[in-house]
Amino acid sequence: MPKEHALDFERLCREHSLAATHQRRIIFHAVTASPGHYSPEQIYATVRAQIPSISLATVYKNLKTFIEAGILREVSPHHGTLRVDPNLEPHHHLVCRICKSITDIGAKFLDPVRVRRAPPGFNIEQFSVDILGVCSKCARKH
Amino acid sequence: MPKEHALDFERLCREHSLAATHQRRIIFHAVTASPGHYSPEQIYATVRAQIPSISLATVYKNLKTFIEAGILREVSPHHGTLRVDPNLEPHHHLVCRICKSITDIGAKFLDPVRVRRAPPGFNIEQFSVDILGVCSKCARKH
DNA sequence: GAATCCTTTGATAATCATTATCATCTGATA
DNA sequence: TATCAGATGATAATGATTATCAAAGGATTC
Repeated sequence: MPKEHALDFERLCREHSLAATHQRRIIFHAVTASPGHYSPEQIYATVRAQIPSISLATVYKNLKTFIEAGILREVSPHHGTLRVDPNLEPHHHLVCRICKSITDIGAKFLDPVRVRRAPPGFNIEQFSVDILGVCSKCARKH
Repeated sequence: MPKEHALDFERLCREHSLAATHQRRIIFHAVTASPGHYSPEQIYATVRAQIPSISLATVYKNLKTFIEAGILREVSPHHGTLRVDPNLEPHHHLVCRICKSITDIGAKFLDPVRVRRAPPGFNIEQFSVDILGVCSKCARKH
């Protein structure tokens, strides 16, 4: 493991007052070592190569811990359950970080999304913008 | 139920060669009658008020049918399992409609996302753009 | 160094969302 | 009316995630 990473990890843990355990070090490394968006199962598989006795629950718990601390992010802010959207018009979503509510806003609230450089090999069909933040209801409570 | 909706629904079903059954009519109405992004459980609860004997599986199956037909959309294109993102830099995601793969692209591939009119009461923290389409690998296969 | 306290870990059971299975029903068509 | 494909409802099965709890570890105080 490159030294910078190890140092990064120690520092990150200290900054967020998390114990820098062996398991956490390996999990963190599994997530950050190569680019990609891994599922807990994939991370579990990678980590087991180094700690065969680790528990899947430990992987889940620490991913959650890292996400809560802001060290990692969740790709999809509302992945827990299917949500159906009847609105086929161009629009965007306000997603509340606290209560996970999703609210539509019309496309006209934003400047149009425009591609500056085409992503190579990818055939674009549409854009979907999640505007992440805190809704008024949750802002009042905090 | 307003007449336009009923007509819409009949037409949509005919266009997609789906039988316009009673259950489908009520499910569709539950999704579209008031704005929001409902989960299958919430829709089930609404529909049961009108068809107490309906099965949750029927709700799931028909939501899936509607989504495949393009009559409804899924809010989150990758909601099945948690995905962890180690990239805290501003960036966006290419999401393949076919294989569900997620690939990072730097923020500079798009014009910066800019708010034209502030969404009332919502405290914006960051933007996340999903660019939906078909990746090169899947394009080759079709 | 021993005792103590708090956190983390690992094993596993429990829960929740979703899908599969299959017998039955329905509605359109010959 | 007989037939047939598709739709439905009941329920079992699967897969992802969370809860529980005893044991282990690490830091801190004496």
